[in-house]
Amino acid sequence: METSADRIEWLTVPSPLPSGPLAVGVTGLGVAAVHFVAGDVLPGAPRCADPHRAATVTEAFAAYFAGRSRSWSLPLDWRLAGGDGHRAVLQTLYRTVAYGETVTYGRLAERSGAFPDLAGSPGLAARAVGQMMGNNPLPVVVPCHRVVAADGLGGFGGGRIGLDVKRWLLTLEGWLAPTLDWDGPG
DNA sequence: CGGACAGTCCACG
DNA sequence: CGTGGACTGTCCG
Repeated sequence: METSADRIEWLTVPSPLPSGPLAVGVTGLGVAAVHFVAGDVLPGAPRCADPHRAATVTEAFAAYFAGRSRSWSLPLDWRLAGGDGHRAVLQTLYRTVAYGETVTYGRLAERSGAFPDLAGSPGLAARAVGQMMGNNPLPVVVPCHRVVAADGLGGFGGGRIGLDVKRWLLTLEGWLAPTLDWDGPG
């Protein structure tokens, strides 16, 4: 019996991130959601009962976190990605910003074409892009951590721990130099 | 409907 | 150079 397309089932995925294990939500179409704090998912939420699907997802994340994989082969379910503009920005990010590269909020806004009326003022659309990144239902897979401010790292959801996660991911990908407490792959 | 935001640029000192 | 202000779209109460 296949999982119905609309139903989300959750599994917990081990991660070396400072935030701990991830919760990943899957539907019949693919991966639909990622939560940094596994405990944020409702205790009563349905668990993924398909061992093959769970193993596929778990292995994809394990390979990425170990530095063995630099791209994702998982099918994605974009339906939680808000409206058209929101989805356009996220898909542009997913498609055009490769492992170990970064883009600024303003440049991503421009490249996505989601703000045609603001072509002349890159600073304005950048804030909207930041808002969209904060509402990214698929963090890590859709690499919102590769979006940085024009003059520095920029922010991240989840407060202090969130910024630590962003730094961890950018260190994994070689964009930041490892710090003394770095515990990821060499 | 009102407020809060994961930014950017420009005009000042 | 450091600071301060105006401004976006989107979500949530």
